[in-house]
Amino acid sequence: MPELPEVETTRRGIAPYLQGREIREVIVRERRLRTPVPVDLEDALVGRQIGEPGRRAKYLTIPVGTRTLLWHLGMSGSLRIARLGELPKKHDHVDLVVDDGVILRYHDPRRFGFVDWLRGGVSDDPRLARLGPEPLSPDFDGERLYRLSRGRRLAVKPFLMDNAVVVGVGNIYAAEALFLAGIDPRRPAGRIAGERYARLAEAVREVLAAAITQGGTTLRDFVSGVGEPGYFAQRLNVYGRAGEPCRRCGGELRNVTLGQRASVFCPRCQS
DNA sequence: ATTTGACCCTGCATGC
DNA sequence: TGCATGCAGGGTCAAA
Repeated sequence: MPELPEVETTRRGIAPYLQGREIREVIVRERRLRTPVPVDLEDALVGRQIGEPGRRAKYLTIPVGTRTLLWHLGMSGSLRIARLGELPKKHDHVDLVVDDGVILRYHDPRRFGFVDWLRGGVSDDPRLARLGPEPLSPDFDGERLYRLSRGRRLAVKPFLMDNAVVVGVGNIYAAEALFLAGIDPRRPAGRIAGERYARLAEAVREVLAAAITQGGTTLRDFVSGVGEPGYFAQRLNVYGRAGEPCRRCGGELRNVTLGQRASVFCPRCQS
């Protein structure tokens, strides 16, 4: 379940092996991803040069020739660097073979991810056009959360996970940020004070930045193929810990469903 | 307009 | 041991 830190770590891990390289071959073993792999993918990529891989929200953007690949890892997708001759495993759906025996290999058991072309620029493509700011950019702050939440009755956790508000805050990090900020995930977004939103925005930045930093230490995984980038060994306070004791107060963590997502929190530390 | 819910898919944990 | 069931999750779209 790649969240933003995993996607960013993937970008950093694969970029040195791709940038400036020419694509020699494209192998698609399974076209039925979330959206079908474009029929012209192979023809359009072969012989073209790869530019600098970028990221917007959880989307990877990889310039190739005059076009740009838009790659989303969905829930179970991963990209890694394989070597020529390494046999594909089950669910290895797409290979981009570049010079010097390097293969960018896409693995995705649930096929919620996709690879497609960017239509227009990064800000024009319909999938990216309405996205909110990056959580680690200056455009994201407590003031924005406060302003956009006025009058909304939606619970703060799904509000925080709304990509029009801020991108890249998935279920894990939303739960962790709300714990750090001491805010009950069920609280209506419109009934939270500006001060508390300032704290929440800071908590979002903290958990994401820490995860990206930790991801940097596992970059070797993209080369050796040992293990897949999943969650980082980040110490989670609440996610996945329902029924266990709160690390801060010792009370029992509770689970509620918000927006059809499991939401674990500490009733004593979060109000 | 805002909010809710179904859907896509497979692996894994659980219970019988 | 095998089987059925439920859950997990991001993004998209339809419905309330």
